[in-house]
Amino acid sequence: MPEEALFDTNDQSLATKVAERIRQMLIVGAFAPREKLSEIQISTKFGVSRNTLREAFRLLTSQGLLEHIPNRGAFVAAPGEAAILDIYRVRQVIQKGAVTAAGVGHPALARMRDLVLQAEAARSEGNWQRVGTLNMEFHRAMVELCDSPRLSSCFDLVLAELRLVFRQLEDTAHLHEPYIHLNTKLICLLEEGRTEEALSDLDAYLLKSERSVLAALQRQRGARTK
Amino acid sequence: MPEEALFDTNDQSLATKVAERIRQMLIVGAFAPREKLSEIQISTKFGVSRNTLREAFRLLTSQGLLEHIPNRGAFVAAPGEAAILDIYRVRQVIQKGAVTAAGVGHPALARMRDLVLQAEAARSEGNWQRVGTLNMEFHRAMVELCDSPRLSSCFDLVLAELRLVFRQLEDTAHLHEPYIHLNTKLICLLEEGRTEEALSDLDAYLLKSERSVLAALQRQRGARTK
DNA sequence: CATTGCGGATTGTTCAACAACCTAAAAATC
DNA sequence: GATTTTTAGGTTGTTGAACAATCCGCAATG
Repeated sequence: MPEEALFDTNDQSLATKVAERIRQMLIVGAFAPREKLSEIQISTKFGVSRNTLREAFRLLTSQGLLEHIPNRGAFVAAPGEAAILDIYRVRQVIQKGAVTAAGVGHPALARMRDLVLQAEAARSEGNWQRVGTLNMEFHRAMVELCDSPRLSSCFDLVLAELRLVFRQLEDTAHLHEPYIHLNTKLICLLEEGRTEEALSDLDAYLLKSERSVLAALQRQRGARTK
Repeated sequence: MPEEALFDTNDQSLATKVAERIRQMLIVGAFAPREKLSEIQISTKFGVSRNTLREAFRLLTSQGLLEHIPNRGAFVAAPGEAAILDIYRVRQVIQKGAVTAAGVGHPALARMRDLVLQAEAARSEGNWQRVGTLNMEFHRAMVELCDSPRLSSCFDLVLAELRLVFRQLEDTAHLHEPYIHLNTKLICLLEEGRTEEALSDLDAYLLKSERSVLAALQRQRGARTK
């Protein structure tokens, strides 16, 4: 169980802030997969009323980060194989659509370039968690190429779920490391407007990433059932 | 203000049912664009407590159907030009991605074929509202071609917003009528596996539809400001 | 006409209460 | 001893009252 949280003052409602706080805790793995989030315990820990917490839970359920079961409570979502397959299907459609729509010189390209450089620096420091985060930011920036708040929002939901998947795995360094040079190649292709080649490379990346994640999950599950 | 609602008994929580009920009312235009949904009035009308209603509002806000402004309340979303542009960007990416991923013989194709037949029947009865609904169902079935619950879910949110747009317009018959024969052509191409031609036709449809909706909204706004 | 102040209404949050539900443990049965 | 049934306790879902904070409309003032 995590420590109590403090909430700063801004124009957001308390329920929104509680939801965001829990969201962050979910992403960093402060709760176990399928862990039950007891309203009484969490509202006490956060120092908010149960009603406020329930509002926050509604927001998080909408985002796919919690699974709400009537009369039993809210549980940390634990995406399995079916979810991973679907997540990558979404990525295929959205990321390829974004790359197809991209215009040369789009500001998101500079952001992607910067993220690749940061990932290289993080790798030489051996900071694999940072590499993973930057890799995800890279792909998120890719979706920005099509300038659609709704698509970016949809992609964010999927990314958050993917982070939950990674949190179920013990060692994710090898999931991110091979992709730095792929990202470097991708950004070069995009900057030069070579869309078809970029799509082809992206397709290969997504397939490879999906297989790696599925394999890691199965190894994890195999180790757990023994 | 709408009438009171009754809620049947099933395994859903009351908040979820209230949210769904309000969602339906939004889609059929029972509330005006930008109308403020007073917690006190609506909770009284529905016979539920304010806390339960607030949970429902959280769900609807997540779906983009309500706009929640802290300390001021919840308002019916009223998508404008920027939203319409984005909605069609989303449609471009998701629908084209679904068509690209479609396999010949996919069950959704039969569903699309059936919907086109129903739309033709509705047109000969002069039931334009029905034609519009069936047209939207047709495109929703198209997204089912890629078998992704998350993409379908994302598309549903966008469709719901599009319905809010249509509800702002006085006469939408001419928005749907020309597309029956286009849908008929599309389903033929898809059934024959002629994906490139289907993509080209879909692209033309989406552009044309976007322009029609934007023009109708501007006419509506022009008429309102005089 | 613009600005300020006030009052009323509403929202956001808290708390207590209670019915309904679920789960684990204990008791009964085979 | 194993299985089924019952019971008790804890939690969830909902309600309603209360109150602080915020907003908005209206009246008064410059």
